[in-house]
Amino acid sequence: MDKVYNHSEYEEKIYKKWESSGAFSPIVNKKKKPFTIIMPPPNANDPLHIGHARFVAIEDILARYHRMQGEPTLWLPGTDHAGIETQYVFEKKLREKGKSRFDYDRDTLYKMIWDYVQQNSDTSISQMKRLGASADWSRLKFTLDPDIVKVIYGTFKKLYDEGLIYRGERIVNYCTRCGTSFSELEVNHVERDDELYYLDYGTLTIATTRPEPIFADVAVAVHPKDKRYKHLIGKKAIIPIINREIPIITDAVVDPSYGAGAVKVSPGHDKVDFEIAQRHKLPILKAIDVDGRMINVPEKYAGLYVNQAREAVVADLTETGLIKKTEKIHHTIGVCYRDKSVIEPMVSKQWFLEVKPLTKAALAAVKTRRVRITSQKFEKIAVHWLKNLKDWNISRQIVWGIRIPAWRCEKCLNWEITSGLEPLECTKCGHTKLTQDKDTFDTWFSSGQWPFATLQTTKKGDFDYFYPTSVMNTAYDILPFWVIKMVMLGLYATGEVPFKEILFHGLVRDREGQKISKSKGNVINPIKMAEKYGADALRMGIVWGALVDNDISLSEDNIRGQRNFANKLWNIARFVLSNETKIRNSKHEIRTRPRVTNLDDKWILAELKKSQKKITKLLDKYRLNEAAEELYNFIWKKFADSYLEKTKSRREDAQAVLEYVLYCSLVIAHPFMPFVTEAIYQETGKDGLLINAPWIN
RNA sequence: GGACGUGUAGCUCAGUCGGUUAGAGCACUGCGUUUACAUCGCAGGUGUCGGGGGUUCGAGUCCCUCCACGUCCACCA
Repeated sequence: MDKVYNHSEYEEKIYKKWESSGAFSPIVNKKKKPFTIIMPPPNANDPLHIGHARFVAIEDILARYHRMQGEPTLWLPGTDHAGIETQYVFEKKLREKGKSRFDYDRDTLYKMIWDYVQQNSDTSISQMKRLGASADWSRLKFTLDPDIVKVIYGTFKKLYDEGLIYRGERIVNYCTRCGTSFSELEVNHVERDDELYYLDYGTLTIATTRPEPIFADVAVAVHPKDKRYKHLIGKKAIIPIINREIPIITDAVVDPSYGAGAVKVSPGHDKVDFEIAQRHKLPILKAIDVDGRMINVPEKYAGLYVNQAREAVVADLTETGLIKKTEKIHHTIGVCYRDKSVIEPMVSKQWFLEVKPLTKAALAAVKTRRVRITSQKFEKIAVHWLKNLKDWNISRQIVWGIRIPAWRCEKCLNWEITSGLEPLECTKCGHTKLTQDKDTFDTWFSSGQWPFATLQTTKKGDFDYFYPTSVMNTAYDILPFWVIKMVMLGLYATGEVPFKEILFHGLVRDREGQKISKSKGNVINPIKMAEKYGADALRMGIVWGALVDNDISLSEDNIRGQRNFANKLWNIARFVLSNETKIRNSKHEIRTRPRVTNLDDKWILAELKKSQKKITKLLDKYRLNEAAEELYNFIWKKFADSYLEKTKSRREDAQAVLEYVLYCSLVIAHPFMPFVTEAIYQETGKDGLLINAPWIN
């Protein structure tokens, strides 16, 4: 054995040994309770960042621990097509070449993105392997695998047949640059300074920050109790420039104390206005098209972009004296979470999922602990979401995704929903020309079905045996996007919860507690860290010091310290095993607990037992940080600094105990530091692999 | 505006049911070590547990209040 543990010499070889031994694939045994984790699939085209390393560390510790406990353990890996995310990245690449998605037809674009993702899809997988992930790669799934898509279609059809899918003209968050609508959750709100314009509407003055869509106004609204306007209710106001009359109505959302206490209602281009229009059954007019240009407006504005139109309208209103005054205001506006451009609320035909029946069931499951959220604070957040979730717009105007299996009859405009196959004829009128909707599903609609979609399409019997899965572990920031959707759709499609427990983990921040982002330049590349200090050190560094629930500040110092710990363990082994020739020829079995009379021997064996029990208990409670600390403390302080030093004067006598304690240390350390422990185990000359060793309870 | 958190050593964080002298790692200081490891050992000690009030025999822990900070959500045009 070398003087220092050189991880780069061992890690790759050891991983190959594990993989080829089949240790990652569970052996189904109906008599035993399985342990199952479905991996949150990373984006297929992205390299791993430090956040991925956190879930790899956590889930691999759990998988290895339960595997050693003798449970048939399946950690099922996958990758995600990540619709908007990936298309956005790809379009950025196109832009670098001076191209855009409009230069290609749908099928070509899809194929190009497919190829691009294929090129990169091995990266994240090999990087997870680099970190020691003991996932069953023979069951790897991709969210666009045809059999997965079939499951998604089946669920959509069931939802449609049971009346939970509807197509409605609804106001959606539309990014004119991305050319797609976004869910509420994908819109960011940023603060901005703007002008508030007071416009003369003939009978009264209204205040608005957006003068350009006044052409699509259908009413002016005031608060029902506002005395200033009481005499005007039911009368008419006049839209400037075009001089069209619109009714003056009342609605409680209007804040009498803000602005003029009177607002224009443009339901085609404002969320609040849309809701007012719904309540008052007002028509919906459009003044802005999906490309962000003006339509249905006086000729001089037609075709202008929104901000150009605003300038022009303001100039004209100023000239005619119809702007009573302007005020500076500070407010928040919605921007696209991808490219930061201003979100244009727009009326558009979209597919919606009525969520109430699903959230109701999910809420009951959470409250009765059929699905147990291991942290109280996240349970509260999940409950809050389930109570307040609005109907879910599941269609996206992008090509990179699962195309919605909806065909419209060209004759009678009836929609035919199938479970994937193109319908031959319209079931209503018999017409044979039908065209498929261009939209694709929101990525979360398909990934929300991931736990059962994967298990229904891997090996025969997998679903029956492994579902519901044991625990779902993922970062808390996707609780509303993904986790509650999995509970909702899992319950709906299978009648069972998708997982019995949810273990949320926190985000990884840098040592100053800053969120890690490329623009801040504080990214910690997990692979670089693993290359420098070893995967074991990185894993320990990640679980060390903070609860799984909480955000962690990861520093290189921390990882270096754990590298030292790995080396410590290595050198303990070097000390214990170095006497092999002299002492270790008595056919002693290192896995057997020796009988002892010496007080030091008794002490270390008792401490070992205590630590084993404690670590087992802590792992069962997902208190990985405390388990890691206990491990560190036992091996370094008790075993090395204390016991091992004392044996130096009585080596032969203590050898059996040293070997046994070393072996047990390898076992309890293995989930955390799989490589160095396996490397040492191989040095003992014993058969087999440590990964398959039984846990010592 | 709403929800959920956080505040403990210089730094990053634990502290479970309210119970002994509040802990760990890193950093720091001193001493030591050729033979398992300098990726080492031994020793050292730093705390108004954010402030204030309350409950209690007893509070870092429970309650109230204030302050500071964070995250998510949101409909003030």
